[in-house]
Amino acid sequence: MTEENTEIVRFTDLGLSDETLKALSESGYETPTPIQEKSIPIILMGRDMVGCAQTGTGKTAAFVLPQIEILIGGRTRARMPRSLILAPTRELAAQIADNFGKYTKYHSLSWALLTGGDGMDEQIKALDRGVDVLIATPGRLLDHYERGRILLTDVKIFTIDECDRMMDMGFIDDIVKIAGLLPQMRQTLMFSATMAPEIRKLAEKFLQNPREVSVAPPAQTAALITQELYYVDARKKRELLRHLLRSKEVHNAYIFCNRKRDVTVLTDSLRRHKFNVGELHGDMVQSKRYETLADFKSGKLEMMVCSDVAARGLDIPDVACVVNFDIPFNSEDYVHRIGRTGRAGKTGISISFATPDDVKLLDNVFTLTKHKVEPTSVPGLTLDSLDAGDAPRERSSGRSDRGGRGDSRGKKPSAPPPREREREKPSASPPRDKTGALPPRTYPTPDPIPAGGFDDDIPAFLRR
DNA sequence: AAAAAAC
Repeated sequence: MTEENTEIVRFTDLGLSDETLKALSESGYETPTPIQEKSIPIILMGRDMVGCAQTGTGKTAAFVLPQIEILIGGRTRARMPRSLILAPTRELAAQIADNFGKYTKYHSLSWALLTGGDGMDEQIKALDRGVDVLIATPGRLLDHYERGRILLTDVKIFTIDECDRMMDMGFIDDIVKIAGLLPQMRQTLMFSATMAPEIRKLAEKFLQNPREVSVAPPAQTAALITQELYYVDARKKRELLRHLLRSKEVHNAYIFCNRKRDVTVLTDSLRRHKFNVGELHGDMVQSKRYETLADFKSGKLEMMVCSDVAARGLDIPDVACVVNFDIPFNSEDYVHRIGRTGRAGKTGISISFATPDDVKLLDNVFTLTKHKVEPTSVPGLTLDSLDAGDAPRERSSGRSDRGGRGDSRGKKPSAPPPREREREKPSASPPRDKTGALPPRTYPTPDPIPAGGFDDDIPAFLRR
């Protein structure tokens, strides 16, 4: 960290070109983050580097900026890129490409985004024209290579982003294969959120005499993120979620599910209950994935229900809340998921739902984070009082004009005609202010929860 | 147990 430094380092001190500095200041950046301050000089020297840093630390610019300076010295050749950047997911690759576009505004460097799900034609055209930088996911890159569309013999800089994630996703064979297609004489940069032994082994294999740079995560889980845990019957999760989203006036949230199918089910359910929500998972058409992400970033969508495709690396500022609708199978994903909030010094809240089946998973999470989260019991909340049903019944429709559930509870409700309900569209999202924050949402106040406390529905493992 | 990533 840099807090001991009395001297403030600026981008102008780091040996970047005037054109890059201009693009940077137009983007509103003047002072480098710690990872940028440390990495940029090393990369400019031509050294190999291992960077241990999470997203939110400014890691992308840390490897993009110095690369620009190195690459402007050479010239573009058709089908022979001089830099290759690998990322684990399509959205992440696209994010890196955005950075390149932004920072090369006053340089004439070209780049191509080679990811799956998008059409081949445009990518092939770009390759034929000649690009300086390839930003790719492994599968599509190898696809192009095997079809003879690219030569990798002129690659001078090889960047592997989110290396630990790549390993988790089983990309190791692809990475080894791709590295084998590159010249031995090159500069290799590797970035990873953790420095697990297998990452070190990979670094030893691919890097020569690397410098190691590591920065603290932007927010330690305990410090800025308030973690809440609810024990809930699996069938009541949706109802509890709606209750919490309304009572906490959550206006900006990721909601993670373990399964793609459940992402869709939950999204549909929340939509029927008039939450302004989108979905994101790997079975969707790529254009829709990008669209949802853009809408969530701009604030057009208030919430995004997603699979772990969105758990890591997506740089969306100021998300107030992360919901673990399911406890992730891999406890490291818990840390990554809730790391979507509490960023850049802001506070955030994470809400996790656990069923009796999740005891083991939860235990793994506590062990990893070295922090045990005590379950929250909603005062007076009876799980029985929550509605397991999915279709909006008397509560959701009655709520908007009556303000309370009144005496409808316990009886079979007299629901309004379904047509009428479907016609009601979620109100347009209010615009964000300069900080990206949304004004408080105007959902009706939640129904009062009848007194009674947890009773029969309490999971057996909670009853001591 | 799931998800992600190539056609």
